[in-house]
Amino acid sequence: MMKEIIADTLYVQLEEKLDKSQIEQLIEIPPDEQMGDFAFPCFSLARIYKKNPAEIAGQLSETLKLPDLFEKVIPVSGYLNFFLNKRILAKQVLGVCQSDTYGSKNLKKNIVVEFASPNTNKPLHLGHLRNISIGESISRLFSFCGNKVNRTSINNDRGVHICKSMLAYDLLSEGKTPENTGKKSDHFVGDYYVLFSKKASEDESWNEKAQEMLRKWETADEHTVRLWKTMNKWALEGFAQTYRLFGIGFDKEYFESDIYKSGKEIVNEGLEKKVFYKRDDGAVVVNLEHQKLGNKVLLRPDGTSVYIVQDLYLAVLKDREFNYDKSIYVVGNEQEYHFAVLIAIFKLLGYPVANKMKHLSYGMVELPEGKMKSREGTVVDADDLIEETKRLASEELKQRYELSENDLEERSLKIALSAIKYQLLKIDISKNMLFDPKKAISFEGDTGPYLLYSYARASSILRKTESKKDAVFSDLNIHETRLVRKISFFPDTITSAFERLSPSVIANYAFDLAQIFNEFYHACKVIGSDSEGFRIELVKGFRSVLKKCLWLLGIEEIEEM
RNA sequence: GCCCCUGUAGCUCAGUUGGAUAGAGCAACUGCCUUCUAAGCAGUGGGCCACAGGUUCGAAUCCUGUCAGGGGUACCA
Repeated sequence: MMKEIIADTLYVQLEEKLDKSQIEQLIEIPPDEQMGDFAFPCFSLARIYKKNPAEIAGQLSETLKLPDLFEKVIPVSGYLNFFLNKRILAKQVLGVCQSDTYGSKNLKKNIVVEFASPNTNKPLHLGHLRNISIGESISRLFSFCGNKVNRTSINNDRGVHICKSMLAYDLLSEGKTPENTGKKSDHFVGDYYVLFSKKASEDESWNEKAQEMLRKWETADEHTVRLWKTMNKWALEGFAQTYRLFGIGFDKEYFESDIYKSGKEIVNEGLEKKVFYKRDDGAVVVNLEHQKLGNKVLLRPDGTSVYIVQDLYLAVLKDREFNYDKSIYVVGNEQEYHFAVLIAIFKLLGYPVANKMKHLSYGMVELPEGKMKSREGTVVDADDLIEETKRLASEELKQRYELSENDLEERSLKIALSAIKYQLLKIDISKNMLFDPKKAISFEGDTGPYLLYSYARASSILRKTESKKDAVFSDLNIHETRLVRKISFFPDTITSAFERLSPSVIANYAFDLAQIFNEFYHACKVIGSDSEGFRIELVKGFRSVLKKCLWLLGIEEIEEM
């Protein structure tokens, strides 16, 4: 926005030697605020004009016609440093930043975001929470940018791993149910998955029995199907509770059991088009050597299909149902090969979905003691984590305030969720992250509760003033200036987060913003000060922008801590 | 073996896609609550940006190699 204005003025002055977007890309923000608000490095012009950068900067600073928004421009060692007129900036920024559309876009695309996608043999864990947090945040980001968003999940509800918990339950449950044991239903199912793993490690025949059960399931054996339905229901009901607790939901949930046989038409089409081939033993294979992806089997010699075939089908099905412009898959980085193959196959087939699909890959969550393994029970369970964090939040609250039972309940949950979500989103999604349950759920410093606290402080000020004083835009002090400047960066932050599909960009911005606000809060009295009118507008602006950030992170704000 | 990702303060992470003196939070130490919420603010210490070359006006950022860690390379899902 501001960069555009600078680019425009420079463009004229530079006799069109560089085009506007080039200029805009070169413009940066100086490392120190005393050096100016924006800077244009003249080094790349040195070659064009055959002069040294300092000289160019010097000349430009003299001839440049500055728009009102800028106070002055100073050449410093090859840079052209621009200083904003803070009074005009404040007036402009505070005039727009409280609007619902501040920072938003109007892209009008139709987007499908697939996330969560659990297996129905065990409860959700920390890895799912990272997935869900990312999926929800990205969905909101798309939505904020003016797109229609459809949230989907594919429940992996069949296969030998599902039969494992079924088998253990079938043989060892002694009539227990979630109801008569009082256990949350997905945890109940998960217990039998762990039990199976224990049994199988002692006795190899359990694995064979699981395979046998899968065969029975596939031939629709009555007992097996009834067992499967019962346990899946338990698992899915449990997930639904966790989703609700976490504040998310889906427009459409798919089930592997509905689609796992589909997709053969696509395979046949590939055979007809000769992009797939039939191996001697009858298996259908696609050669992707040209993309360094090797040979991928699609149909086994017995004619049954491999997992990827149903994903081919699902991509096409979703396209038919949603007519999407873009389909985002929030799936861990261990499946990068899978999605590379998926997209490569669509390219070979000449399907347009090839260009509309995007695997949004994210890194794994590791614990101090290493990788999580659900079979070994070394996972951080999602419900347990939320409960435990909530308990800690509740203790903190009780230490500080007198609250009713209801308020305590509501606030401790919101604070806990803010802590968890922020922790999971502030780290660049492409990176593996370490999650130390003891340290990670802290409420101080760079955390979700810090953001909520800052928000509550701003709300508190606004609650306590009835002032109708007009905002007078006089000279700003350093804290006011910093806050205005940071607020003015919100639209650029959104653009950057959107381009990179990166919630962490928003999280980091929100923290900086809150930090600057807290410094302002500490240094500048609002109510009763000479510039009360202006400062109230500033607090309102801050609160409005922080609220948007929180929303984009899937975090609910609270008016009081 | 081959392919991909990562390596920045004691720990967890930023670093505006090649720019000026590399930044936060935590932890450690020191101050600040008769003042809009101290889950806060201010300050001190802490760095061979894994290592070695290269590209250029300029590199934590790009290229090559080495080392270390993780993932993938299933007729599992």
